[in-house]
Amino acid sequence: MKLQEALKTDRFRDEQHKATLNVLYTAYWFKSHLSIVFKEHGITEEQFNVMRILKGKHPEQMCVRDIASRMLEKNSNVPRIIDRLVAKKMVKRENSTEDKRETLISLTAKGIEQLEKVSKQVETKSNDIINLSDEEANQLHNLLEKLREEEK
Amino acid sequence: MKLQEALKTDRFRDEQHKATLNVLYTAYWFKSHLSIVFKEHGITEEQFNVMRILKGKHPEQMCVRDIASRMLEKNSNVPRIIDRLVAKKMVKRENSTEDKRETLISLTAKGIEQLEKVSKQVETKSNDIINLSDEEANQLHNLLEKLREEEK
DNA sequence: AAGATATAGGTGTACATACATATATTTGCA
DNA sequence: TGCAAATATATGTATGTACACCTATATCTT
Repeated sequence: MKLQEALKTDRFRDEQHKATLNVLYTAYWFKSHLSIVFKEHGITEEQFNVMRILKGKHPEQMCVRDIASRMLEKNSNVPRIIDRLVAKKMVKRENSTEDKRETLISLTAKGIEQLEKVSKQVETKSNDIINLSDEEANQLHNLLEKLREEEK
Repeated sequence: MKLQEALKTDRFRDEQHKATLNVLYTAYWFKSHLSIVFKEHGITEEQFNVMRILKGKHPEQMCVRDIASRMLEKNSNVPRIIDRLVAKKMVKRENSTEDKRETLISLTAKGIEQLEKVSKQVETKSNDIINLSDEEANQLHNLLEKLREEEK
C-alpha cells in the first residue's frame, strides 16, 4: 500500500517529512509481517531478538548488559524479556561467580532448536516481502546512514 | 552512530537484511529524538498523533474509527489514547445523535494551543536531525515505496 | 417487522518500552 | 583500609501495541 493510502493523507510538509513518515511506516509494515511468524511459534519479536543475540556467542553465556547493548531498541527491559524466555525454558539464567552482580544467560537445547526454526521462516518471509535488488538495498542503507549523520 | 556500531555487529545476511535493520533502527532513532520534545510537554507520541489527526478536521468532530484509520500504527488502541487526552482536557468526547454507537472527538482550545507549540518544536527538531537534501529524501521515499511493492 | 449480521466503541490481558528507583556487589580513591 | 561512587540487575508504574471479546446500535434479509 502506498504511503498516502496507508495514512489517508497526501499533505506532507516537505520531502524530508514524507521520507521520515515513510521510514516509520515501513518499519511498522515490516514488523507486522514478521509478527505473524513469531506468533505461530508462540514468541515475540523481542524474545526472538534476545535469542538471536545469544546465538552469536553460543555456547558461551552472556550477561544481561551485553545482550542489552546489542538490542536495536536500547530501552528494552532485557531482564523481563529473559524472565519470559526462562519460563518457556528457551534460556537458562545462572549466577556469575566472577562478578556476583551479574547473571549469565545462555540458550537451552530447546531454545536453539526453536530459534533455528523461527530464523529460517523469518528469512524466507523477509525475502518474500522485501522487493529490492542488492543495489537498491545498498542505496537505501546509504541514504539512511546519511540521514542520521551529524547526530546532535 | 553507524548501524554496525549501534547493533555491535557487522554480520548481515545480505544487502536486504542490512537495509531493513537500518529501517528499523532509523525509525527507532527518530522516535527517540522526538520523544524528548513530547516529554517536555507531558504528552506521548501517540497522543500527539491523535491530536494532529483531529487538527486536520478542526473544528469538526471525528469519530474514533476515523481517527484510527489515519494512525500510522493500525493497531493503536485509540479509545484508550483518547481517555488520556480527555483526562488532560486536550480533547472532548461527545455522543453522536446521528449514530448512537459513535462517539465524536474534537480538540479543546487547550488542545489546539498545546498542539501548536509541540508541532513547532517537532518540526524544528526534525529539520535539525534529518540530514538529507530534498533530492535524497525523495530517493529514500521512492526506495521505501519500492521495498513494499507487491505486498502479499 | 423480526431476527441475523455487521459495525462502533469499550474493556481485559499479555507483553513491550520508557523511565525512576531499589538492591547487591565491585571499584576507586582519600 | 574504609567509605563513596559506579555498576549490574531487578522491580514498579505509566503508557503503548496486539488481540480477544463484550455491549449497544444499526443495517440487511426475508
